[in-house]
Amino acid sequence: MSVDADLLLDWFADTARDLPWRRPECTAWGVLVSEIMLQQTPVARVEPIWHEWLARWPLPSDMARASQGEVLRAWGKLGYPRRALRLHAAAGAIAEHHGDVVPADVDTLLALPGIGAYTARAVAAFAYGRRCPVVDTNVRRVVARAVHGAGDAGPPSTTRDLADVEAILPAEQSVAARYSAALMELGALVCTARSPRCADCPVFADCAWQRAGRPAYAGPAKAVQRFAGTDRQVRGLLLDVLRDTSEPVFKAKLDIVWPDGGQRERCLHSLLVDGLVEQTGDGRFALPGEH
DNA sequence: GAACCGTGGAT
DNA sequence: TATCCAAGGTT
Repeated sequence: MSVDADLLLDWFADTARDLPWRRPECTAWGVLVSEIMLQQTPVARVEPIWHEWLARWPLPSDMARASQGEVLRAWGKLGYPRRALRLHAAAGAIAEHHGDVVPADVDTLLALPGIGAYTARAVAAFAYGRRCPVVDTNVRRVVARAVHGAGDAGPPSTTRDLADVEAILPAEQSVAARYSAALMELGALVCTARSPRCADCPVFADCAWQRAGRPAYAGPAKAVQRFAGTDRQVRGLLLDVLRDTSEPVFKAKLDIVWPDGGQRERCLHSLLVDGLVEQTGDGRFALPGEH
């Protein structure tokens, strides 16, 4: 059982969104920036920031010359700001060690900060046309349904997930990358998590899940992450204060964003440890590298 | 493998 | 209103 390449690619040619990082003129650096930004953040929120970043920092070396604080400020509220710091570090490594050219080799990409199993292969495939399995949450869900006949993907296992997709990836290098992009697009637009639009699906007739009568997901319950009241929320509030000021702030300014002093201290400390916040000589706090 | 790391729109 | 979920990575 697999996902028919002709049906999928025809559908993709007709239906795919016109996203800027998919255009032929987009550089590998543009692809890398998009992949980092898209980690756990929806396309609609990424797109405007991506345009700003590529206009401001068209090359890795351009970004490497910016301060961490500038990059964090430009990241805005995309979330998980450690991604911005890691991308900045990756830009520095690419400028220093790779001639200002984003590597095309999966293992070389994996060695860069913030680039894991998904992003390394996404860059190799989408920026350089390499034939390698690209497995994100959309692909996992499409494969679980269309190939395995399950209601949803089970817990992730990089080794198994990569093997699953390798098994259905077209052999020709020239079509493999488009096939991966099409699988992702199918998961994003049609084979969605909540209400799949099976009536619009190009591979409906071959879908193992549909043929099995669309049984409900039978695997272990997925852990839902809380947000309200967590350190994640408090760190976000603290960082928001620093993003909004050009000058370092006194601690009193940070104390007002959250009532629980113990949690506040813990979060501020972890932000310092993570390098997302810096303390100035006079004891004030700021984004890193700007003072 | 599990916990942790932001944010906001959709349902 | 509460929950779900979005092109993951690191520890």
